[in-house]
Amino acid sequence: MRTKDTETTLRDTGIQPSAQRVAVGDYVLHTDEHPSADLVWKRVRERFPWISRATVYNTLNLFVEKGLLQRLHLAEDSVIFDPKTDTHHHFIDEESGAIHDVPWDRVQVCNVETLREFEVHDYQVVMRGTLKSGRRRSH
Amino acid sequence: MRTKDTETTLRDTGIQPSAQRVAVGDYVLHTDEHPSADLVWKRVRERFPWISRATVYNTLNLFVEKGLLQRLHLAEDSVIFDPKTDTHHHFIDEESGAIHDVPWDRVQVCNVETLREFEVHDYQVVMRGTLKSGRRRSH
DNA sequence: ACGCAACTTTAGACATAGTCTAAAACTGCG
DNA sequence: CGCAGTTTTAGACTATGTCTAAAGTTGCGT
Repeated sequence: MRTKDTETTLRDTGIQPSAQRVAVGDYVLHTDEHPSADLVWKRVRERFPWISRATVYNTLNLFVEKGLLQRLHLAEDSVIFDPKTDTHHHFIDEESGAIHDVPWDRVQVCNVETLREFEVHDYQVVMRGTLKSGRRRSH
Repeated sequence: MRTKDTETTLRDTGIQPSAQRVAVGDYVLHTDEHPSADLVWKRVRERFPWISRATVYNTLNLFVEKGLLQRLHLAEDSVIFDPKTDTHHHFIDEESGAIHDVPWDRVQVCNVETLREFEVHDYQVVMRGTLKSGRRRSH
């Protein structure tokens, strides 16, 4: 049961579960659609119509603070959220604006540790481009 | 003369120069402080106090469209602009939010070309962390 | 130099994303 | 039950950015 998982995750992270927080977590901790805050609000309202905007924002901020989510600043229009499971890179489709995950070991970054003046805590490669059309099958 | 340069740059890029556009260009095409749109407005008003907010936004958008600037979505609070000279990476100081340029050849990214499903037009490494304090000189 | 068309600038209205506030509603627990 | 602390809520507020319609410039043919 996804709801059970979420409730446990919240408790393990030191977040007191509430119906609203579990509803937000059920969606945002298991999605790969890289939602903005308002998309999270919309999705959660589908199953929990009376939840308020402020609660969704508060909850997302709490999840980020507790390390359950990453806040990403990649998109043209707004900040988006990404469940912080394993680290990965991002590819942004310049035509649609859609964001795709790129598995961590598909590209390698070298010499980050040689930067003398910076202590790097984390990093990612951000790529932009288009989806290859040559890979469509049939005709 | 910087003003002359900017005017020539605009003309060469197919942008009709105007006093306002040159004033914006004089600042934003030669800065490394990674300004937000409103910081550009503030800076330009120091020398050109009657320029309007809409003009600054219009001009920045025009410069991005024509390839003179990059729009970056790295910062916590807003979109920032970066003169598109040579490509480089970015390091974000988690304490101050300041953005530092990292020269292109200080780190290397491998296997970008092996991504079958994406046609990558450009990419950069985005790093987060803190400034190493051991390297401060004097105080 | 004149005058028109096209372009640029402007102030302010509008839109959107996000935060804050103060009151109401819940929760855990003695 | 009842209190203290936490959470939720609506709506006001702020900041960032776009749009609009009018006014101002510019380029250019005559």
